[in-house]
Amino acid sequence: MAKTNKNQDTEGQILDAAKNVFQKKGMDGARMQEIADAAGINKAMLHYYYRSKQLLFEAVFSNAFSLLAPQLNKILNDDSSIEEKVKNFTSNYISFISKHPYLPNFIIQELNRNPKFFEKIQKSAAFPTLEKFKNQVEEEVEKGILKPIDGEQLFINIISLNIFPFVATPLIKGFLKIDDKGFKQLMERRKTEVAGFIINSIKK
Amino acid sequence: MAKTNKNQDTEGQILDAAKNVFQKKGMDGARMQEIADAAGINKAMLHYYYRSKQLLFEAVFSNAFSLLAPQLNKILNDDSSIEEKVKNFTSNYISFISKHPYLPNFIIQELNRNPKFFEKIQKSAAFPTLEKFKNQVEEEVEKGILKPIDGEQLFINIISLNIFPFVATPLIKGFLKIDDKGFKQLMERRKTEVAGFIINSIKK
DNA sequence: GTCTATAGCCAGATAGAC
DNA sequence: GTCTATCTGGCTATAGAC
Repeated sequence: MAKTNKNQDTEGQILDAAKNVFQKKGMDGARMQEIADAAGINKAMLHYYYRSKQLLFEAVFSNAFSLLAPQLNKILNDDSSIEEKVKNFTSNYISFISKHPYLPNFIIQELNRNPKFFEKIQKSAAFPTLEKFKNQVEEEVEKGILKPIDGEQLFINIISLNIFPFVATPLIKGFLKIDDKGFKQLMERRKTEVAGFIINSIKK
Repeated sequence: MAKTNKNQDTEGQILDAAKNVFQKKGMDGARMQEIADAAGINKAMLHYYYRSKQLLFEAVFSNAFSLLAPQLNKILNDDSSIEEKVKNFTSNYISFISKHPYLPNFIIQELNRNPKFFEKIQKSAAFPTLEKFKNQVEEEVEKGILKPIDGEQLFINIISLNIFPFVATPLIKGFLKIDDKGFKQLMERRKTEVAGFIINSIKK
């Protein structure tokens, strides 16, 4: 039944199955039985390996977040110019998310449900910070490379333009009257479209 | 207990309480007992007025969507220029959502959970369409007012920049290390910031 | 219309055989 | 480690008194 049967050990199979179910249904909507079915094993095994639904969920969540964090580090802590970063990030991020379409919504939704999760994660070493990016924007504005803009606002704009369509996919599909295929084509075009849109706005 | 005790009739009090609970917890996370408590009445009354949790939820959802739709119509079907629309929409939408902060996430989340909801709503008369906006963008591009851009992509950009921060509030707060107050100030600045960012990018 | 009490079900968790 | 069977609690929904 599992989508990704990689002959893993049981623990890995459970985590894989749990990822799929939790990311589609959320903590409240997910059922341990469904995860067990997806993993092709018994409900009791879930508890044997992860003790409780809560702990299994947290394992999935941390895992998901640690996939997303390096993506954000590319825009925040890379050494290239802002323009380069915007171009690379936009293209890379959209490619990445197309492979994990439920990921951003899952993270956002569960952070809304329980903001305390963030505090836990924030303490981990891999957690991206905004400092370098803010300084770099300020520098490039002073040098006259960029029009005046606040680094925080620019950061919000970049992630909004890149992430939102994947969070609100059904909404976009509905308004634009497109299906799965049309949506994929649209996102493919956005890989360059979004970068151009941002650069157009901020470059002198 | 209810947040908004307007001396309404029972049915209205229930709907108000249900709105608060459903928008914070979602369909799966919400409890009928919590709604009853918030309305200051008995659990049995919920079923007396709305038959089931599902029907009560649908009432709340339709209500929420019919609040949001007119906001979108302002950007889609108003008669002013694209530039005017972008300025007005950005300011108006951010003001509106600041008063209903759970609304966008609620809509998006529940559409992800059950995309069939969209079909129902789509048939209602008030449902906004993209046609006029697309034509107008095309016109203004031809006239040389705007740089070449696809109307659909521009629409996605506009709603992404405006809606995303309210959907991903905990994420933004975490990255920027700000509290409620800081977030409000940030959004206040975005009322003009976002419009400027968009206009900068598309205007010739 | 409004309440209390309870039916009936379902999900998470555990006991215990193998 | 893996299974079946079962406990336990919580939740939606309803019955029925007032």
